[in-house]
Amino acid sequence: MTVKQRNILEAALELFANEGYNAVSTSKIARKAGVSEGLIFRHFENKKGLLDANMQEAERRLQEVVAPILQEENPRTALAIVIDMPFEMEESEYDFWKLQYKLKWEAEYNKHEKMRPMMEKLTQIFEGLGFDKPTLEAQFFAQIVDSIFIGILRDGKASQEPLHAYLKEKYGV
Amino acid sequence: MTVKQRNILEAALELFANEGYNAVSTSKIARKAGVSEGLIFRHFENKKGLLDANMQEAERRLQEVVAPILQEENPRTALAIVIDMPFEMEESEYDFWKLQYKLKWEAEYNKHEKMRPMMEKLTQIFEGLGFDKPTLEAQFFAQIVDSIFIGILRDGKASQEPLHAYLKEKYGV
Amino acid sequence: MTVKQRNILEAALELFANEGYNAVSTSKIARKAGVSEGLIFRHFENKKGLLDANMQEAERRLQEVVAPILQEENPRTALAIVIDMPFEMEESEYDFWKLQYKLKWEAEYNKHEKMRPMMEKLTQIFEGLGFDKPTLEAQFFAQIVDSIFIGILRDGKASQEPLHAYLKEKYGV
Amino acid sequence: MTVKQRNILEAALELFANEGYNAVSTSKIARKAGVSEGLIFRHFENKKGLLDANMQEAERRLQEVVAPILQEENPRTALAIVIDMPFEMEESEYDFWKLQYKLKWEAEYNKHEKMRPMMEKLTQIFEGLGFDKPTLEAQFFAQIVDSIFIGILRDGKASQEPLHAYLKEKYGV
DNA sequence: TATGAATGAGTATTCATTCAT
DNA sequence: GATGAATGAATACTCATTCAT
Repeated sequence: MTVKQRNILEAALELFANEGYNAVSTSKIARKAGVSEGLIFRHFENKKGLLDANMQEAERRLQEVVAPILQEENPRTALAIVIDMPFEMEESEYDFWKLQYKLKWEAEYNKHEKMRPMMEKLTQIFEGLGFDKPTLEAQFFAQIVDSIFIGILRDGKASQEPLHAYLKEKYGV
Repeated sequence: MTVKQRNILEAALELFANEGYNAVSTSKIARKAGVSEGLIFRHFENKKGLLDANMQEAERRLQEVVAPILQEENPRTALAIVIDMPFEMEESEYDFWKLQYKLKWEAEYNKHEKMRPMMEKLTQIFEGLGFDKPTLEAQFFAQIVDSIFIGILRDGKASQEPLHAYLKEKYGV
Repeated sequence: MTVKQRNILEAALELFANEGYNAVSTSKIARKAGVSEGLIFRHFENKKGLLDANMQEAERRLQEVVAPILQEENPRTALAIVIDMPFEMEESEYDFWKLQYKLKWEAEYNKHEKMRPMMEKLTQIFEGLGFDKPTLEAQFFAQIVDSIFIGILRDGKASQEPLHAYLKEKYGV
Repeated sequence: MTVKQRNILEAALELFANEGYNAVSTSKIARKAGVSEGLIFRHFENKKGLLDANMQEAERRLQEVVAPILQEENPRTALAIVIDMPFEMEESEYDFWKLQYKLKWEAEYNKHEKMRPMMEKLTQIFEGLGFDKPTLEAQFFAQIVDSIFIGILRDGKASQEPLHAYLKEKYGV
């Protein structure tokens, strides 16, 4: 991957995440990336290709983030990692995740399977912690963490800090 | 509001909600509404005007939905109403709410104040129920209900039914 | 058909005929027709539609030209009409026919059936004139007349005048 | 001429002949020839250069084909060779000739002089055969043979076989 | 010789919007 | 109020060509 290719990808990510895929023109991306418009198409075939390339990277990144949780054997520790996760994300990665959440509204990109391993791990965790209905608790918990992450992406970490502490207290971690 | 005006508004709502504001052309809206393209501009000035008209209606609708909660004096009953709310929505209104959630990602439309009265009511409720940190619990609870509603809009009521029951159980209503 | 629509059609015809379909841009057509580029697409859907509209007119025109031949009962007279045909065409129509001949090289537009009635009439004519192999003579004759017409379109009437006279002499008309 | 140079030339020929000069991109030619796009320009300067190189070869080939006719002294034999000529062409050369005929519609490539020696020879032939107006007969005859060749290129040899026989009969060869 | 990254001008087409009727 | 012709700017994408390696 050449440096210009990377520039394009990053410019596209930032614009897609903040202004929306359809609201951003390829010419704007090119301008921001400091390359000619044609180069976008030589490297990514079409505008959609640019989005997909970013989504593929996202999937890789997601697995990286999820891996340490899947490996953690102590349920309480694992839970703590999950709760902290949204706060561990670097701000440089926010556009990345914003795009993911925005695209969840498009059927094509709302892939439940991607989260399957994580959900199963959460179920195990709550089983381990003696919850009565671990599957439901996992869903409940995942949705809360998700909504905290969304809150951070929209209004910054500070806005979710109190809820974060409250959550840790609730789950005793 | 004439019948054609209403047709336009509804066509726009459905398209904006499902395909996104920027992905939908005024000509497509006109075609779906069965009117000439020019008429859109006579009635709504420009494309943005169409969106705003829909958002205004949304605000009215939101108040309608929230009103009975604000009036309910028994905290437990009020809580039950909130939990049931997402399931009480008619499917014919889904596009309406989809659009709201999608637009929350655009700063211009992410107005926290709209929810202020509701949040205050929730805080009172949890105070009434003897919670230790009623403000935080209110935020926590609101985010869960929100995420359930989003789940319904994306995957249907059935997908959230178990969580619904679980939530009622948790809050003892 | 509005006047602008007609302007577009005529500008396209002239350019397609003389420079070739692929060598001509829609912007050039618009400029020549004195209209905005967008209007081409509103009226003809796409560039191909512009070509097809012209081809349809061509088919109508072809039938007009062929009709009097099909009606003529005297074989010798009919033959004379056919031989004279290329010289009877108005110069204002040349672009029209040029386009036809150019497009014969594209399979899609080389429709033998369009000439079927004409070929059958020619066969009858040569039968009437006592030719031994009227079908073959018809093909032979048609190809000669065609090549004379092509000669006219490329190099002007004068270039084919002698051949014209020679042909009449040959067929005794 | 290196092998890659030849590959480029042949790929260009096939594409130009079948899809048209303007409809074919240099990138498509490069892909078909199995070379990089840049190489085309190193060897042929520009796209037009590719066409011209092919046209030059065509001229050489034309002379090769015409030579035996010019040398033949017996008029009847010479005539027979001309009539047979279109059927003697190898199918591998069809693209070659297709391109010639297509380009005849562009003034720049419609060079009558190229055929001058051939036309003069035909005139001699018909003089020798005692025709009254040998120049005209030569033109007449050349156009027929041309149109047969075109017929072959478009619809295959079989389609012109009967006319071929008929022509030989007519000219008694 | 040969590649492939890179460009800038151009292409067909779409868009939101205006306006005469 | 309502239409549909018309526009000009923008859009995604392609093209012939250049150039560093």
